[in-house]
Amino acid sequence: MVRMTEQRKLIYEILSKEAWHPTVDDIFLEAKKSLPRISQATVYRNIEALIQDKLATKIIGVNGPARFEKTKEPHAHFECRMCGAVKDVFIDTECINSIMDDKVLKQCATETVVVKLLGLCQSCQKDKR
Amino acid sequence: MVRMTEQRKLIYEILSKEAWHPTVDDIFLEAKKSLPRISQATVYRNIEALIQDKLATKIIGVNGPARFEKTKEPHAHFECRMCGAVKDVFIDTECINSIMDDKVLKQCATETVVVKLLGLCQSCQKDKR
DNA sequence: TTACATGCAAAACTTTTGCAACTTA
DNA sequence: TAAGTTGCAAAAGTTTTGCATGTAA
Repeated sequence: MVRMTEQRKLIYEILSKEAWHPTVDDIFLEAKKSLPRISQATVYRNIEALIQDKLATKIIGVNGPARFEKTKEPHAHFECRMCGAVKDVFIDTECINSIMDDKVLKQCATETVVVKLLGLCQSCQKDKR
Repeated sequence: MVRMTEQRKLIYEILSKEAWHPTVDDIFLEAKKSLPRISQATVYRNIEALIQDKLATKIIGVNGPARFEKTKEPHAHFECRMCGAVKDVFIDTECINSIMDDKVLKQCATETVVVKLLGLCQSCQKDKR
């Protein structure tokens, strides 16, 4: 049976903050403020458990450590190829539906469609000049 | 000035094989057959150089080490959530174009749209039973 | 009470880097 | 010859795991 520990509750709360796509280390550092003795391993294990329960989602990325978010309605992610920052982008769901309807796809047992946008964020565009 | 070394040529050839999305280790083991003294570091460095030249592309994935492929026309990838196998999927490019046309996206400086499909490959579907 | 969860430390896995020797142009 | 490249080994970065202890149900 799955237990609701202090740690699990806290990690889920941290994950639930809007507009942030933390790494395990981000969550760990944030969690330490409330539970100073928490360990990285606990964060890894709880994130894994939350993903199994579909409460959390791993955001696939090009570089660096994995990022996570609270599971919510389907959306895309913009990732900056310089600094790695991630931003939610709510594209027309019609796009995703039309991909799912694709004949070729129906042959595979596709469960999820991930749409990812890569480019330079505004801050990195400035730095480049 | 960039040099065409034996190693770089070989790595590009290995990458060019159709329908395979090798990891650095896959490429390393394959390359060793021709150049037994080649090192993993050389593979990493050449893959990086090929990516800079847009001859190779890194395939973003959920788990495990990075996978790569020769750069070709835009397409999507199916990834098995059990075994990690990757398969090319040529979806209607209209989908990708319509995503690129999205108003929200034009605000970000989106350079690339990545479409990724997740599910269970046929082999893993069988194993599950 | 007991099965699951935690903290710690070690290990495993993936990628990057410093440097002396080597090779391409 | 000179600058880019290699192989090796060490280091850095990320994730997983074993185990004794702690704790929720």
